[in-house]
Amino acid sequence: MRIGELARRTGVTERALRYYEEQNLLRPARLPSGYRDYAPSDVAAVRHVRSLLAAGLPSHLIADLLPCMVDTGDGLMPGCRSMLSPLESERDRLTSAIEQLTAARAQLIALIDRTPDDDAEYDAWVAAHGAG
Amino acid sequence: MRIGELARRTGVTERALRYYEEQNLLRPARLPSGYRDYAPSDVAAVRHVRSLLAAGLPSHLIADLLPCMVDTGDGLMPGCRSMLSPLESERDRLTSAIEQLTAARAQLIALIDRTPDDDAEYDAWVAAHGAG
DNA sequence: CTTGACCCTCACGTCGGCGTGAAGGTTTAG
DNA sequence: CTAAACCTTCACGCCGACGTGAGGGTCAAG
Repeated sequence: MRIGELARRTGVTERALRYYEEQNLLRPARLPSGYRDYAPSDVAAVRHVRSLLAAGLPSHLIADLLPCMVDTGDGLMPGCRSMLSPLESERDRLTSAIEQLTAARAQLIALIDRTPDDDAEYDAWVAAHGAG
Repeated sequence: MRIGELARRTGVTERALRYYEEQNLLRPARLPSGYRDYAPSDVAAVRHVRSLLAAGLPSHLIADLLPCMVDTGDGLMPGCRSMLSPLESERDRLTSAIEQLTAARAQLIALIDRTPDDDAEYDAWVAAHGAG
């Protein structure tokens, strides 16, 4: 399969696919013409890469991780358990990122909620809080 | 107060404080020497800006928003209710960002959990799932 | 042969929130 | 007087995951 078809089948731009190769996330064969020749399994591989990228994993970590993943994507191969530690770091980084965003959103919601919708409400708000 | 003291009191670098002025997030007065002269209230203002930046609000939106905020930071002034719409957009953007991160983390956790800790566990895992 | 779809490799542009100098003026302490 | 600690503006560097051309090759159809 050439790059255009893979792009269509994954919804990823050709540029992104070339970028993934540059980052060693994909290693397509080459046709005599120099065209990239992707395997059918690369459709799944691309989805895999995308979900890990969406998790915020840096591409070099994904590159290290991919050869460790079994076909089903269910776990890591033996001899790759050294990857667990960086994975746990990323998990913790995600957790704190989520907490930060959640706190920020709560603050934003509070600001929105405390803003009156019209002048009548504003007058009531002033009466309750004092003149601004 | 000059920039160094404000930096110390807020934990924000001087460079960042100059950047905030460049982005119209702060408007310090100037001393005859040309030095920035910050008001005491700018300590709170900086914390405010930081929390909005942490929420992912673009600085130009914060710049529009700041003159709308009352001293207590509790709500928006009247005549600024047009800000509500972009704020709600940002809130929704935050919500979907949080959902994405949460889903990504769940996937990462699943990957970690399914990876056996030692060879014995791996043998059992192979027995249950078939050879990898 | 020509058109046109498809592909290639550079290589610079983008966004945001700063970091990091360079090159110099001002104020303060000794 | 000197040195240190401030301060100024100007302006390029950085990160990451691509976007966006430029300037070409490849290949099947008409």
